[in-house]
Amino acid sequence: MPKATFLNLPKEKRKKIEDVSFDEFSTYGFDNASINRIVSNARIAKGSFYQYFEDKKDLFLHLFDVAGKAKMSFMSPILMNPYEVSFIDYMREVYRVGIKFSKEYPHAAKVSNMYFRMIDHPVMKEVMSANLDAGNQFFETLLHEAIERGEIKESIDKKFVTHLLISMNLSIAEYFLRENSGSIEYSDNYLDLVEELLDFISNGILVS
Amino acid sequence: MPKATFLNLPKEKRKKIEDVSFDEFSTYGFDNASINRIVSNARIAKGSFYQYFEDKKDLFLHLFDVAGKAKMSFMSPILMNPYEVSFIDYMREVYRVGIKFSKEYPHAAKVSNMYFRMIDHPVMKEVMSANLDAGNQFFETLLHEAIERGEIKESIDKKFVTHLLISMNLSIAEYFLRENSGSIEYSDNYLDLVEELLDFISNGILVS
DNA sequence: CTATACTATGACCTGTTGGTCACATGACTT
DNA sequence: AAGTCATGTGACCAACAGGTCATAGTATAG
Repeated sequence: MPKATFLNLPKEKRKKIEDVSFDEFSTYGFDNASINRIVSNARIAKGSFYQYFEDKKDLFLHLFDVAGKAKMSFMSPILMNPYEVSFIDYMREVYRVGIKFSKEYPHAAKVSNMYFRMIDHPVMKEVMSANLDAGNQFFETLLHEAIERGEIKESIDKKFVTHLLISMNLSIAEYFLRENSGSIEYSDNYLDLVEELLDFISNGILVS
Repeated sequence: MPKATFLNLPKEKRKKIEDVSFDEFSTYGFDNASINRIVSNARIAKGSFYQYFEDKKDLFLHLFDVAGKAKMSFMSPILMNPYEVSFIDYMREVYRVGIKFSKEYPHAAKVSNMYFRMIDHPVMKEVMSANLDAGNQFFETLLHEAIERGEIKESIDKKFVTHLLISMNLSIAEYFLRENSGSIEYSDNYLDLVEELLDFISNGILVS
């Protein structure tokens, strides 16, 4: 958690520090992100930084939190009532929101997607237990419900399929970010990508 | 490429350096791997190291190469004749070999899987163009052939599905490594995991 | 016994890192 | 005007990084 000093800052200044930091972490990753570069880009003194945050980890966890909340605020109402639509319709919304978020806040998205890349990293361990396991649990419950409703085969290994779905969720976001960096025209094709993925998940790729 | 000095070394010494380095890179990743730690663990002088390799990147690329070749040597003959079996049978072999390799050489496997994690890293850029694109091309061609044989829907986006398949290949290896670290008993269930994944790829998860 | 070529060594270099600290500044109280 | 308190500052620190280099050791050849 950032120190009180940071929270008392005028929100402009706060935002600048966050923006610069998102930029830094999404470009260099956690280990190579440099506090020196951050304070220099944010035009604050090094000492000030350490009056705002305990340390590098503290800043990162804060950004992670901010990104998560921003992503949540993106979620359309449908996401709040997961059991009123079919599993696939629900997943469509999840993927769409994920990609839309990546499109509008690429740096924050990258930071928020970092947890999968840093799954073994000591810094991630603590955020993991709270965060990913929550995500895991959520998807696993979704699957469970969908199976009970008879939408999904009961033969699947829920834990493994959950892993696959989450992994694909990040995979599609990365694919989109890579294929799409710079171009604005193409960027509406992301809906097609989502449909492609949903069909993959629904029916596989073999001819029926 | 390592320098001639390294290649002239007695293979025991060479192997020790490689083993220690695999360990280091798979534990700390490229950026945080420490040459100082490597030379200390391998019990050689720092100066010696730089008589063997140009620099850190040179070592990493060498390990990458060694791991790749080890993996190749794992491939059963069927992999050499991709067009004699169905797409799914072929993929079964690919996934099995991938997991078996992860099981027997976890450090090398982790290094060899690192290319996906480091896809944006400057060091990976050069190995990428040669290596991943080759992998991509290979899978894409496989898909293409399978479509022509009528095994796979022609409606799919080959490029995207290729990305998904590769991503799943790494995902399953990681899942296996994580779930399985330590336990020996469970470790033969990996064949079930592969079947699970193949069914996912073939038919999806919806009830038919 | 000397010359040559290869290999081994670790002190040393420069650069950068995350983090600290004694002190400066400025606003608000009394 | 004096005192108080939160905020701001950058020189400074130890630790460590990757990489260099002058020198020493060793083996084979003449």
